[in-house]
Amino acid sequence: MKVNLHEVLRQTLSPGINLTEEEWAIVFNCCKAKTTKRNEILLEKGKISQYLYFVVKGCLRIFLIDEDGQEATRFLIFEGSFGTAFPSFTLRQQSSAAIQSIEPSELLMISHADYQMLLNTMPGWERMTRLGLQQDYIDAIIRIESLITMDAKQRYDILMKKNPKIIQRLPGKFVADYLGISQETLSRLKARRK
Amino acid sequence: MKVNLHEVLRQTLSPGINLTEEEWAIVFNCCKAKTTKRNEILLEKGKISQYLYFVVKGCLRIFLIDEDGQEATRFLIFEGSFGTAFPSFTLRQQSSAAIQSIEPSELLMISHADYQMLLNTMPGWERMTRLGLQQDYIDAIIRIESLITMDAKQRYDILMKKNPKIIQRLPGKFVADYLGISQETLSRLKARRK
DNA sequence: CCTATTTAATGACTTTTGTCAACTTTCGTT
DNA sequence: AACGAAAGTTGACAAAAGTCATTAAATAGG
Repeated sequence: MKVNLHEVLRQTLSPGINLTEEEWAIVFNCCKAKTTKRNEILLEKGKISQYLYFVVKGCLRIFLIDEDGQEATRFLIFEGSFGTAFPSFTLRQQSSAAIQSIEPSELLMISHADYQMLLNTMPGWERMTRLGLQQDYIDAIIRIESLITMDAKQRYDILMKKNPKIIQRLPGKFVADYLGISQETLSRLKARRK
Repeated sequence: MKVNLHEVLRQTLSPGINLTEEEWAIVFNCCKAKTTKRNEILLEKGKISQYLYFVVKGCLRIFLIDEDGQEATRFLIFEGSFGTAFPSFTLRQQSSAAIQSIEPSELLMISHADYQMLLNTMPGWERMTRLGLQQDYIDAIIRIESLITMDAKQRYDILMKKNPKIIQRLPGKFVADYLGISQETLSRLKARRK
């Protein structure tokens, strides 16, 4: 059972990483399994993010809440991806974002201490981390570009093309605040496009 | 003379990196110096970015141009920072962005081949790269958040607080399209705030 | 299978931002 | 220092998106 979770992780990582069996065993040993309910909060705003999560099944949402309760989705993490409140996890600072599992999910979690240990003892892990960061950074750049150059409709169309599962699978309010628009605007966008 | 450029680089990198003198020599050997004029184009849209630049003096701008000539600034790179058209440089793809030096600048440039060579032969370089990416990614996350949660005025105020040199030093049109707003809106923002 | 809760859609109106155009100021360059 | 180009400002108007309120539809979870 737990082995299955590990295999999912291994299959996800293996393209970019070359570890010995012993090393894989150490990595697996750093992973705690966790099952969450719909809308369960994994990290509250203001706390320091202690875990890097790997989503085996389900979906995580990293989001911000302002004083008047307005939410904005920083990231959505689906099956086969890692995610956490990255600035908090990395810099050991209070998190401006919260984490919730918006679907019942199966997760693996790696503590910050173990993450650092792996970085310091396993060159293959550092390489994998670098490659992962590289891709995450590129994705962030693309998102920035879409925000500074496109209007809401264009951003919606791109998302539909590049990542339709976000739109198909999640309630519109998450899609809306991921795109940086209001729920009503999203609803009107959908109506407009035919 | 060239030694000075190298020392700037070394002082920038040394906090996060631990290299032997021999290794520093190899790194320096990978750096070509380049002097640019105001508004000189270093990379045209559609080409593959072959160099990672380190700004010793001056300022680079990584920017997008759409069909009707509208520009949007993806990044501004000042003294002491690295920059390039990152997705293109990393993935070896045609760049959607161009690079220009908006001030006369002194640069060091590292070719993609050398960059890869350093990654593959020098663990300290890979570590530095990871740490740099970590910070760049965090900065990107913060920028995404400002774009999805704030209006133009708030973004301007934050920029003024966090990075006033961008506003003080650069023509407003660059500031405007870095913030994702029009030049006129920026001008009105400035007038409004007193 | 039901129902409380969540989510989506829509109208009316406001606010923000963009666009176009004219004009002024600043600044590079010689 | 002076000229020409680039940048900045401002007004009038248009377009995009947000807000508030209400109603309808969908869905989670017993």
